[in-house]
Amino acid sequence: MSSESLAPKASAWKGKGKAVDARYSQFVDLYPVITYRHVLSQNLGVKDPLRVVALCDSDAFYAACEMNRLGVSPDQPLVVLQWDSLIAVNYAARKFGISRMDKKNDAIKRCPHLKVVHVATYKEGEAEPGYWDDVDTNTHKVSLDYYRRESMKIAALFRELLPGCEVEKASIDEAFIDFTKPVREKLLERYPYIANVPSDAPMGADSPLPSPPVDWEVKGTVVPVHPPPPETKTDGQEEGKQTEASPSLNEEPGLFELHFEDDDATTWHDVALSIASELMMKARQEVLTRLGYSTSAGVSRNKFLAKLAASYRKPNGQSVLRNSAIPNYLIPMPFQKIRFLGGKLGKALAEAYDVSTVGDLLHISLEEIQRKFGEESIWVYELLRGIDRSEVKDKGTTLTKSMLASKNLPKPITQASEGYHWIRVLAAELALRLNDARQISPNLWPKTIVLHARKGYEAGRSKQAPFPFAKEVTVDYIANAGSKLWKELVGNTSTMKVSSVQLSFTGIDVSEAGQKTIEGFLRVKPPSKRAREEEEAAANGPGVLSRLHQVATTSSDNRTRVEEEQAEKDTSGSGLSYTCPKCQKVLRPSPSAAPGPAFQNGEDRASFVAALQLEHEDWHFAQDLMREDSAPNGGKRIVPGQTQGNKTKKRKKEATGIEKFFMKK
DNA sequence: CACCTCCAT
DNA sequence: GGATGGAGGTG
Repeated sequence: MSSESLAPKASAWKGKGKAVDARYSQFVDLYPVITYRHVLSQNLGVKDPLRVVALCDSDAFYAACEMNRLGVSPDQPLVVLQWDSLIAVNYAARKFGISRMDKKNDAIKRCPHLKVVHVATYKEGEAEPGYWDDVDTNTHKVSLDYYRRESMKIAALFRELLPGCEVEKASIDEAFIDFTKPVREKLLERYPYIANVPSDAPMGADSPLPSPPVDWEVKGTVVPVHPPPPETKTDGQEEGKQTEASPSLNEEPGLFELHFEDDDATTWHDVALSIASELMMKARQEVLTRLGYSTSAGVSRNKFLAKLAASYRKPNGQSVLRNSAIPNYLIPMPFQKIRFLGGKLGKALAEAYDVSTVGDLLHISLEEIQRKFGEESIWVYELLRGIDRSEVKDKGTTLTKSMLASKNLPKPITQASEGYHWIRVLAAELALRLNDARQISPNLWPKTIVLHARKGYEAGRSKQAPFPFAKEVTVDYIANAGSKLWKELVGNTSTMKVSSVQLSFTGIDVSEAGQKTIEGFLRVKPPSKRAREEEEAAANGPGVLSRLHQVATTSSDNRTRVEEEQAEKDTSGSGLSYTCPKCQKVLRPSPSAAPGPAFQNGEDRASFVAALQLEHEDWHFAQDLMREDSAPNGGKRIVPGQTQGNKTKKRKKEATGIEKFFMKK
């Protein structure tokens, strides 16, 4: 098809015709021939011409969480606060012109009956995050845990409701869903005449399917193939203002003319989209009735387009983007709103060519863009043309692969002791979250622990270390590891001005049989099946939450309580114990009663005693650090009674004592 | 593996 | 902007 034959007849924009058509010609493969082989194949992956992907995201998710938690009515304007900033604004509140990044007081001015909820926080001296009246960023730490849990409920419900679909949780409030497989089944079920290659088919299985039904209906809003020009667009639509992502053209009216013959004709892919849309609609309805979350979804041929389509109508909208509607949907789109182009790359593109829309960039050849932005920018080139080969990866129920607890310090800290305080707070949160996750997946183990800190205006720096497996991950265990990293990263220079601290676990995974339990790590004994069962029992026991009074108290107070707890638990009379040469404290393993592990033999017990010793020594280490830091002439310090060394910095490299313990044995 | 950069919500 | 999370690059 030449551009001549496709040129719209309107003469008003004559002269632009060629350029416009050039852009349309960039969209290829919008109408692939679909054959019997295609419908009957199972594993075509991203090449599948019948591929259908949806993106479903929760509307104003944090706000919705709070509305459900508090049982407020859907039309009650509500915002969620983090310190003085709005992090979520429900749609009722948006009607008052309130938006994120308004300040609290501005929002209340616009809507006096606004419900203002501050996000849950950890508060010094409290066992768990909660909703307090007196939030203070100087003493509290935000907790997003409630939202994470609600998010997991939604994802779990999608998985339950959509068997055969791949479900990829993309963020706390979004999931991609690949409907290809169930849609193919339903397609064959509804249209059995495409399930068998006719004997007279000219090319056998490679013959095109017969024409699809013309009477297709779609649940949801179909993005128009030919959007009306802005002038004639009906305004005041039921759901309020059009979202920003909705196409709106200011120029080049010819854009909306017919550019492909029969581009409105239904294709088998359209039928596939409508089936997926139906399934998506039902699932969203269930999420709404069962969990109370309103969502918006987009359905299209790949992840990128599904995501864009989802923004077409919100809230509580569902939009279907057909292949035929892709060009007119993409061409006017400001490309910096596209996923991956919202950052530096998008900015670079905009500046390199002094343009802003997808259509503008369609003039750039692949060679040109690769010359300026590198070989890999082919994916940008394709993205602009509606092509996205990325797959929907069901990461299983596996929780996240990392856990980050972070705190921006309103007043940069200058004392190391403050650093240790915050590390302890962050460690307490990580302990809570990891142990929590272990209730669902008992053997979770973070491979490394990472500390990030930012000094003043410098870029953040980080230090990391392996995180030895421990069945029982305590606040101290984490805080001590974090404190060592702090020492390496920040030291105790008096000039420190640390403005942000982040403590995280990475490489979280289920520890497999071959990997290190504490026994394995210490080479005493491979983990037995029995041991794993016990571990599971312990993880499911009453322990996790009840032990959380370790959270966010001062270091020494907290430690005392932990130690006391362990001492109290010690009724086993095992005879195997460790007496700290420094403080005379006696460490013994717990009895078999939950929540501590039970031991089958002396070696297990010895391992655990060793772990206790390690923890204990680490505690002394941290204590010494703090004493050193708060001492008027920091740097002087003595480690009495320790066989291994008295140099702070080398502590990590030397035998930790626990190794010796086992070597000796 | 250690550390950093970029992107996103 | 703050609190998270994921991917990927580089030595």
